[in-house]
Amino acid sequence: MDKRKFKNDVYGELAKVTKALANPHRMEIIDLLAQGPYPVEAIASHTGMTIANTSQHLQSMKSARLVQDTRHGNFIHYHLTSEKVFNAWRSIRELGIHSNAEVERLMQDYRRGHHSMEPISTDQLLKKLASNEVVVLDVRPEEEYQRGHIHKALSIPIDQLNMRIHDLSETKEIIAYCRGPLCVFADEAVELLRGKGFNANRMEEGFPDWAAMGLPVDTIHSKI
Amino acid sequence: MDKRKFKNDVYGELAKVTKALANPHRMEIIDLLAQGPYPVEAIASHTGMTIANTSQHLQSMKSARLVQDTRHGNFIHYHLTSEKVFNAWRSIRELGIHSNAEVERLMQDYRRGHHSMEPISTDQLLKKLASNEVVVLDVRPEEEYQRGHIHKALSIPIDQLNMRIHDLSETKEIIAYCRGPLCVFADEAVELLRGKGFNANRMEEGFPDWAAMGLPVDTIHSKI
DNA sequence: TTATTATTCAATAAATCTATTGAATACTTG
DNA sequence: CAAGTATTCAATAGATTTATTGAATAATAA
Repeated sequence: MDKRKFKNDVYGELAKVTKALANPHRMEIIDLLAQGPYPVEAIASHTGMTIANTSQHLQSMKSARLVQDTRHGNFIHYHLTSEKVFNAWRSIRELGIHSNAEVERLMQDYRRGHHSMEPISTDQLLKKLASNEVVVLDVRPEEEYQRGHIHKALSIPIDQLNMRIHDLSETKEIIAYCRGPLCVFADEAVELLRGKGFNANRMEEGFPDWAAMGLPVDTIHSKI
Repeated sequence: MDKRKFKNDVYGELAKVTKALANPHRMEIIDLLAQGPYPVEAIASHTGMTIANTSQHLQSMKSARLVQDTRHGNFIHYHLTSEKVFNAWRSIRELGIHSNAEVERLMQDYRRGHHSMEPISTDQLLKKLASNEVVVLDVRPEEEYQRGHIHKALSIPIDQLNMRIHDLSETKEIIAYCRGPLCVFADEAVELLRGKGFNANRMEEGFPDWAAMGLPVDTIHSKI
């Protein structure tokens, strides 16, 4: 009866892949790499980890084939191995966000402290886009906007928003988006904009979700 | 900057959920519970674990809200909390089966030892069903068939197949299916049937996948 | 070549996970 | 109520995971 051995082996391998995903830091890394490739130092500073610790986590994800690396001169850039990795992370995130009371509470509490508005969905944004009465605002770093953004979106990275606020229409509704539902750039943008009297809200999902759903995307050829 | 705390908390909670999934035994339990509720003893005997160990794993899945329990007299039946749990497991399984070389090798090796045929997909079965030249064979336990099965499928549990083999047409193609791609009942059925000269193959996915895709399903009202 | 930069490795300690054992609990039946 | 059954709990030891530290690599620049 090597049926038992077969099952132990296969479920064992699948558990290894899942364990490589099952860590708060590594999940945050996946959310970042869903925007495109980044070198170790950038990943470390974004997640608030030390370089050595980040490297160690990247190594464990690499040996589980969740990520791959390519060298560019001195830098080693990491990227997700396939869109299947992002899809798996997405469905886990979905499970957590929409059926785990603790996660729901954390997210609502955080938003209540900032702008206390229900975010809109990709579907809702798609409808608003057709009406032309809305400005879609990408508040991620410029580099990520260039690699790909929602069709017709305007780019103002969150740390330039206060300076460049007069680029924005005061009459149209503004929908900000960023890296994903756990990214707070869009929340910060909404808080700032509403404080100045704009009619602003955030989209719940991020750019990678929009792209994964096959919705319209624009790209600016980047130097990297 | 409680932005960092927010992220640590949310990713931390999501990691807990994922860790509750990231174990070979617990994955096998999810595959079983995707067929419907089962008491602890049945889960233990199916997975070859001790009762105490099974109970401990079920408790950890329960506290991560992957499963829930309901008491029926002396027995406590466990079931998946929502179809989101199955979907998350499915997309991880997908990632493993289709982009992990080791898992691919294990599955091919196992099948080569049995019937050495590429399984057919749900799509392919759907097309064949229309032609009426195919018999769909459910080889799971009777109880699971009664809770729900592929439209028009015939039920012969794998351990009765040798006895009841004359119920089957020798001219039509026979497509066997079972609990999922990691379940071997259908492989055993194909091996037995081909040994007796039948034209048989297995469907890659299992009943829960078929149902999750919204494909046609029949149910027999069960006593439970 | 040497110095510099980005990343990885190795060693360690604390924390967590797992299987096993046997005792404890909770419900049902007589 | 007592006896029986199904499940959980508690304690333990071995294995695995994690963050930290400082040293080691590998490519580039001077």
